[in-house]
Amino acid sequence: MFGLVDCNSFFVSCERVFNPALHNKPVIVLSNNDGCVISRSKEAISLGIKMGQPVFKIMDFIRENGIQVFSSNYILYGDMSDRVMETLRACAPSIEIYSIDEAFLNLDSIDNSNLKKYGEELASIVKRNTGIPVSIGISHTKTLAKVASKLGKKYPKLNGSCFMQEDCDIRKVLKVFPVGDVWGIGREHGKMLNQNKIMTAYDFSMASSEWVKKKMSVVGLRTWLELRGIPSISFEDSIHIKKQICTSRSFSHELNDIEELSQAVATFTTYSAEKLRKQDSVCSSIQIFILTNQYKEKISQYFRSIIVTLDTPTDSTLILVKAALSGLCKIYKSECMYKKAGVVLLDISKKNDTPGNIFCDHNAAKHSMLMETLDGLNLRYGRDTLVTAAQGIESIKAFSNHLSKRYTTCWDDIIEVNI
DNA sequence: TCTGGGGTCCTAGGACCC
DNA sequence: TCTGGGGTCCTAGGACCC
Repeated sequence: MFGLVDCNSFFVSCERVFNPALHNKPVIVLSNNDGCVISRSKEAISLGIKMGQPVFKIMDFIRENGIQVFSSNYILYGDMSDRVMETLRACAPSIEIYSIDEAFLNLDSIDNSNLKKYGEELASIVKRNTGIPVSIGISHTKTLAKVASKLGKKYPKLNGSCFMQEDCDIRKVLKVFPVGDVWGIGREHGKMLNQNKIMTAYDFSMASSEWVKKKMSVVGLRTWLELRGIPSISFEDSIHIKKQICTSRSFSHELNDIEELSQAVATFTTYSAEKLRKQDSVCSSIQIFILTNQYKEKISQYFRSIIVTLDTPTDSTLILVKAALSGLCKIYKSECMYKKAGVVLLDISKKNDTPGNIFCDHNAAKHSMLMETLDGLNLRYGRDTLVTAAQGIESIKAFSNHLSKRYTTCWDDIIEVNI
């Protein structure tokens, strides 16, 4: 049996833990630059606010309805996520962290007759330990557990836990579950299925496997099998190494100056390299991309990316920044106004498995020591305490006008709160 | 004025190899 | 004049997730 634990309105719930006045009020959390809505409380959902809605379009509505607005505070959310995951790890046989607010549980070692109660207790322990409300779904496959967790969220009388075991019960649920809401079926496939008169998860599970494979590849077929109760998506409890690491941002205003753009790209590269070292890996190529504002139809549009291949796999910020800037120079066009840029580290491998290049010695040992010192200082004194010159002193600031305190991680913020 | 960011996997088609 | 067949690797693009 698999369980899926899903934090309810996670970012909003994090804000509420430290600001109880927000309970029972409509609350939303915004994306970077205060652009879109990315988390909504139940109350905000019932007012009709949609996920991903641009905020500037609903400014008046927000004011008229007294909706509380927060910029995203990822340091706080990341720390709260760690607390939730720690609690789950202590209570469940094994867990797979699936996203910042979700984890799968492998419940094979727990007696089926106790699972309903187990789910309810787990939900209440997480709430008690962390303040975060969760919904738990339990069933034969990951996909069915996802379905169950949505039911758990929808019906308060289930106490946050929905256990789906019997075939007849599962069938009953799937017959009213919209196919587009199934995990693994997105907008495009949802539309295609509806056009083929497949409206519910049950309809989908009754289609032929050949048809599903032809229309939706093996990925769709796996979802089909899972809905029929056959586990087809593996459970991965070991820490997985990322195969790509990307850092990208939209700018609060458009940039044209190559100097400013270079500083942004250097900063994104620095952040990516930090993530790379954190998982003990090296990479051997880096992609850089820049683009104009696609929402402005009048200006000429430009999107380009370039991949720079390195002589030797590395985790050194200095080498990566140099490579990134050389790539940027090749794709930069002076007549464009840039709204967004980013870098992606590619060809990632474990540091110890990687052979060196005898023809190109970057003084790897020196770089390693320098990076260790750099990471140590930035961990101790805060991000960007020590930066490369290429990042510049004044980094490009994002709009974040409704930011809450870093309640759980930042001493300065706590002092400020107390005063 | 203002429209997020970070990932994964699969497939098709081209380049290239022997 | 006749011009194969089987395989791998890479990339771009599309679909999906949160």
